[in-house]
Amino acid sequence: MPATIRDVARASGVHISTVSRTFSAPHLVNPETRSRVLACAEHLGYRPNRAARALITGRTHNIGLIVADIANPFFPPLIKAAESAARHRDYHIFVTDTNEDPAVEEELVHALAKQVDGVLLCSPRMSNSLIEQLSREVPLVVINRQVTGLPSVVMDVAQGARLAVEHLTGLGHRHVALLGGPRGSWTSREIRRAATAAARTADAELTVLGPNQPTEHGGTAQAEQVRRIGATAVLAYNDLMAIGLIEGLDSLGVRVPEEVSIVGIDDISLSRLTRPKLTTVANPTGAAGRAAVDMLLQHGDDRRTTAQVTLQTELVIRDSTGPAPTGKPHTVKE
Amino acid sequence: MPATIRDVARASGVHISTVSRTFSAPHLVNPETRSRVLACAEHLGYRPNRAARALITGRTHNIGLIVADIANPFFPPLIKAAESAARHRDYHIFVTDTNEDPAVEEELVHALAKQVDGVLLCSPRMSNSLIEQLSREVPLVVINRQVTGLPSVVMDVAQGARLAVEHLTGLGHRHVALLGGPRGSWTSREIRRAATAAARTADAELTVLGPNQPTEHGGTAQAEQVRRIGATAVLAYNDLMAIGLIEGLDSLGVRVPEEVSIVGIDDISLSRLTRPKLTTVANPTGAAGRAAVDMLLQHGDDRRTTAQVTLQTELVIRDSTGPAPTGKPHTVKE
DNA sequence: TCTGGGTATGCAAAGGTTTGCAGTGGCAAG
DNA sequence: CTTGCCACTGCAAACCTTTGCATACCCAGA
Repeated sequence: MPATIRDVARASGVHISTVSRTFSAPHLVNPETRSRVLACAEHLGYRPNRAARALITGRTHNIGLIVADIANPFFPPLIKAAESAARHRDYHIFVTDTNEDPAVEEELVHALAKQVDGVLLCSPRMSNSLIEQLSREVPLVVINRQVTGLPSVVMDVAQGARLAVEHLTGLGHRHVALLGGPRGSWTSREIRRAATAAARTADAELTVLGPNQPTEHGGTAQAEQVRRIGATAVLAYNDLMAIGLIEGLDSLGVRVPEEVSIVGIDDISLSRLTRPKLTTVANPTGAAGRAAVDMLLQHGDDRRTTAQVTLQTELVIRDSTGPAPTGKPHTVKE
Repeated sequence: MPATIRDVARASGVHISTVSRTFSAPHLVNPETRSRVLACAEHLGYRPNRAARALITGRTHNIGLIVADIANPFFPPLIKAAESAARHRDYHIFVTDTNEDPAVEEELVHALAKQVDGVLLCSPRMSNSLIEQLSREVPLVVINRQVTGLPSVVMDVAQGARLAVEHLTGLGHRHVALLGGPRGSWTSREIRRAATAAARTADAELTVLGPNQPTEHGGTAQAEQVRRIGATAVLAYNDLMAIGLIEGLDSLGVRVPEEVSIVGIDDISLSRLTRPKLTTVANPTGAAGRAAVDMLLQHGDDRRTTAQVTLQTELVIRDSTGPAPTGKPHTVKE
């Protein structure tokens, strides 16, 4: 039903190759012919079939972007930045969501391959070896993870976690809980490593709780546990969990930050809207999205330049952290 | 570099058509041959090229989903539901974001055409005539808008707006402000129409403010204006704006709901997290996403069944609404 | 008049797959 | 031994473009 290049050629009395050139190399065709072809194309509603074109040229001008959970407000700024960067180079971004499921992740890479020129793999939960294997099928740039041999862009969450723990111990907290992220998360491991080291340095106790769902609910669910172990401060894997935790503690009657201080990670826009406003580690998500697109597109086929970009993070102190309570610790007496 | 069907055929000593059938019609090939082909394919890392396949079959098994703003928490539940519905039918969803820009919207439809079997157009800002025109290029299902001749799924926002206004007038409010949505939004027009009618019925005054950006900032920006006109209640185009407005009023020293009552629309998960918790009109976004996918896929080429689905909405009363203040109205004295 | 260069267009192969049709061989029924 | 069916496989066209090469023409220079 939709018009093909052949219909336009017939209608304008030229060969299909001329029609093709009218669109992809206009300078090669006589201005007069060109305008006639254009008129016919317009009239027939012709649009070049991008799939067929890609079959020849090997370029789809599309980029796939796979995220773990599109409902997590961490991702939209990254997505938007990537889209904007892509648009400037005449590319389009196709976003898909994996529901935090590694199997879906793998399937999506296969589905996207050949329909895109490359895939931005954001916060993957797959194993490194699987990622490497998939990268032979379609160019990959990994975000929020380091995989040897593959281009990647990560935020320096280790530094962020260190700053957060130092902030807390500096406020006098001696027992910090760490709400871990989901299984398979590189970021979660990094945070844990750095937080553990920072706590040791400050001679404070650190208790790891998790793995958890990186959602509001994942935070709420640990409120009881946080109170039980008597931690006076918490570093959460992300803001969503931190916010959930505040809610959970609130319904247990525990006040933040008077009784428990909480630090999130990401600095999603929501963290400025809650009461108390959230102290958090700001991640440059927009820069990450842009950088990933650049890395994918820059070195066309020159895939040897597997740069690893690390972006700086920053501690943003708001209202959810305060001095450690002076009284006896909040252990539950049973 | 990546293996093609031809490579597999050569390696396993059969014709390419046999390889093709091994994947797309396994019952037609000898089990022995099949396993040999499968082994070779596995060994070579062969995956059918979906773009080439689509060229023949006319089916890509992809669906495009265009949303106005991926950062708006209204969309993720819809996206997730659509993805889930699609996955059950062996389809994939590609999401793209338009930044509320009609021009980008149009461009994206063109870009997606031929790479997907249909497009879900969510909260479009384009003109109806343009949408109709685009629907000749690729099957379209419109969400949050009614376009004659096209399948669509909408939420009954008119009913929701009516309930909201009745709720407010029932609390004694005589002057309600309506924070309009973005230009080109069908939903915004519907809300305005219904709210105006409901206010008239209750013999209350209704002032329309806008159009506005449908974001938190769009709400904050109208706080001053809301106070100036002396409205004691506000119905906002969506929750994000309602939340922004609460923030804005807060920084002006106006308390919610004691001095001004606020109702949002959408019931995004965030509306349960703010203080005060938001009274809002719940939209069945998940059901909308599922319905849209169903409509697109159900009647394959039978596009005459241009059903228009309307989903019910519901008023959720929380803490941001209360009785109208009894004192004199809050007009600014200059 | 011939040569050379440039411009505009046509030709046909190529890209990776699907699929209707035709062909092969084996086997059971007659 | 023939016939017919069946299961399997090969052949080649088709899908819609792009692109290297060839062709045709025109015009200027010698």
